[in-house]
Amino acid sequence: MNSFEMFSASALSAWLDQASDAAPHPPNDHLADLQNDAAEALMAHSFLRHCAPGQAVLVEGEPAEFVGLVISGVLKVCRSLADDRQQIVGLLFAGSFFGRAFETVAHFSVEAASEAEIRCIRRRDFEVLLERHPDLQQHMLSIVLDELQAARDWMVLLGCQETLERVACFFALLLQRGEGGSDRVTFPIGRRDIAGYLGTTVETLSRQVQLLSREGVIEILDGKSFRILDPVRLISLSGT
Amino acid sequence: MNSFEMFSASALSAWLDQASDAAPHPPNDHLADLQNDAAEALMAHSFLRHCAPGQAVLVEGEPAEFVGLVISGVLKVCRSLADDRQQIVGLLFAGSFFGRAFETVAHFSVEAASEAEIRCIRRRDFEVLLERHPDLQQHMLSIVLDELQAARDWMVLLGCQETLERVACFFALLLQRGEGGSDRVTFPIGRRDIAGYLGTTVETLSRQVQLLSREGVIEILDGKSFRILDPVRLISLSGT
DNA sequence: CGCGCTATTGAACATGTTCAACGAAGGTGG
DNA sequence: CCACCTTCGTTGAACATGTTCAATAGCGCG
Repeated sequence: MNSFEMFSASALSAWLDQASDAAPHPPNDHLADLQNDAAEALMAHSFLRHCAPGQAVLVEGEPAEFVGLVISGVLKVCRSLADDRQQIVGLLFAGSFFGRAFETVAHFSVEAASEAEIRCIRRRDFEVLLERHPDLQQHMLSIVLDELQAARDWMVLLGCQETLERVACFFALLLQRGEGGSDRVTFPIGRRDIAGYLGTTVETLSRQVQLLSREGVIEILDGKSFRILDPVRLISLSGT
Repeated sequence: MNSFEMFSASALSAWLDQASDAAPHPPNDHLADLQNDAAEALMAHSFLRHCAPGQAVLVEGEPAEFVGLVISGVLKVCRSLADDRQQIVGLLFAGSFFGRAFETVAHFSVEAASEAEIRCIRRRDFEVLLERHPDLQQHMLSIVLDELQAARDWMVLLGCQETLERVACFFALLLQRGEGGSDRVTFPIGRRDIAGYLGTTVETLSRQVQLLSREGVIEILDGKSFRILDPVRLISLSGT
């Protein structure tokens, strides 16, 4: 219903759970759970790859050879404009799918925003698999629908929220992903990328974080880690 | 490759063309072209509906009974925040599909932004059809992927373009849809909705339109219609 | 005609950006 | 191990951009 849900189902993993229950899937399960033909074929055609921060996986405008899954770390989906403005249109956490079937030329770049491990599948192989397995296709549809919703939620944030609200949203987002305890939050990526994602600058971001701290909403532990002192107020500040 | 393409393939219509050629489909063909079982079933379960400007088709937070196709006119997909800020996350022109399979509660509102005609299908019926017809599913996947791309393109616009660029983009968008001659453009909806879409206010929008006119890029014919005097400059102003 | 709605315009104001300076952390080579 | 350098994050002050509020004009409609 709001931007906190944006990474909820961006995982091919869900399909790989053959369990037909409708329970939500944790974001961290991945290909290791495979159980059927298609999944095995997927694994067979895939390979693991390690990415250093800043390394490009797909480059906008260049041939798109791969699709894949994030195993660990964070990738960013972004577009760069003529001057060096850059907008990040999505963050990919562990379990997220990236790339697009039937797209020969990448429309957006995908880069590691931190140390990351990904499992790559040749796009062609993936397309063949997709055509052979209607249920995989159905799951892709569901994943992409969720991503569309997430993208639109983020459009709302970019289009009509002020920066304090955006920063609060980002904290709430991380808090909801809930790694590192129920009141702890750690920035998995640098300020530049966060700012890019929030549609603002590092300076403004820094000011708003300090503001949240002065207001007693968060406590700054080491510039990368925070304790959420007042979650209720945080949510309320995030607007909706 | 840029935001002008955002409405390119948002049409279920494409599927209904049984022609297997890969040629792009004009945005205005629609259900009337149906030729097979599924399409007939779709038609059988659908009904036509006329909407006055401002009339709601789906309301965010309420049960989502329908999906459908826009026959004529323009609808807006939007979310409203607590104070009466409203962000429009998508515009639906003739040929566009709206609504989402398997979504019981609407995540966004869909409202007529002008006089409009739509063809509605009960969501349940559509879901059944979807499960029975893998090729329909494939087409839905392709439609949704295009919409995701469009949404992300618009995120770039909202996140790091200034308002003059956004307005130029909007003109370029209308120009590319090319209704009413190759150098004529008509706003199909009011200033309020355009501003909502561009993430700005009616006042700023008005100023930038007047600016484009003073600069000789466009000529204002009657406040709703314009002549594009300098398309090249317009594109350049739109930034990428 | 007068009412309501939409669009335009001006001026004060708020918000966020830019530019510049600074301090802290981490890596490299002597 | 230290000096050096680069990168990252923070902070301040001037500046630019867009918003808000208020007033006005144009248009369609009863």
